[in-house]
Amino acid sequence: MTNYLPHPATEDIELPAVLTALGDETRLAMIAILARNSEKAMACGQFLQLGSKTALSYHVAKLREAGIVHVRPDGTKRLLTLRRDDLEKRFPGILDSVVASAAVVSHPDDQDWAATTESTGDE
Amino acid sequence: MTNYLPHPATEDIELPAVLTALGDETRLAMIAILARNSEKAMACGQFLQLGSKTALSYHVAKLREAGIVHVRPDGTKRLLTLRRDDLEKRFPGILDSVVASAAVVSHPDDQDWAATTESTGDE
DNA sequence: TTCTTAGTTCAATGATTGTTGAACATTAGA
DNA sequence: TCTAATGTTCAACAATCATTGAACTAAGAA
Repeated sequence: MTNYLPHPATEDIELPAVLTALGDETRLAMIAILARNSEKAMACGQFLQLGSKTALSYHVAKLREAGIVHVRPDGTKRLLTLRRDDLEKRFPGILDSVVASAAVVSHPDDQDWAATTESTGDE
Repeated sequence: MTNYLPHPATEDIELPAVLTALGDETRLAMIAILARNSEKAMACGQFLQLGSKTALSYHVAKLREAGIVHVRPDGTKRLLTLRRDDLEKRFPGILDSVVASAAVVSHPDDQDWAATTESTGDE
């Protein structure tokens, strides 16, 4: 786990990048799950039903680079949080409306998460 | 101008397709212009500052297939309208929030359209 | 130290994207 | 009819995408 994990500053978050990042079924399912477990940090491993370790690593990077999630190392894990406030400041209403719609059109495997998943162990 | 111009039914509009379609700078600029000239049909030619004829034809097809615009033949032209109501029914709030944000982060060449462009000649 | 957990990096791969230019089709007008 | 205006289709192309498996790194536990 080499590097620095760069995140764009709020004012550098770009709309096309955000929309493109959200325009993928796997990533949309991820942010829907993150939004549901609002403000609770989740590790990448919690999303393994959505793809392989490698694929998830790729998608998490995409979401991070687009400014949609914050990623914080915690031991061997990576804890993810939605950048709700930053996105709301930069592009008001978008995240909420996307999440609301994504919840309806959710991923096949994306069901009752808070129940089926053990505690994240975050702060 | 050969074919039938298929549009998805409102209930068949898919969120990833919409977000992906909007996640392109050219297409984002197009819907920003369409939104600004609200409910006035615009021909593809009105967007030539954003790209070549061929490129626009491609982007219009993307927007149409995603369910974002309606395309109607009118003589040798194609008149575009935003599918505001359909999108609002299917994914409430998304189009408005995207358009509002896109207006701020607009395309370099996307300025005072209603002024610089002659009448569309629509119905 | 050794083993396990959790995630990253890399190269390869096939699919999709957005652009171009040339040729074509369709409609309208002279 | 001939011509202009407005888009479409096609093949080509470089670039990016999403996925895979193998190898690797780092942190924590035994």
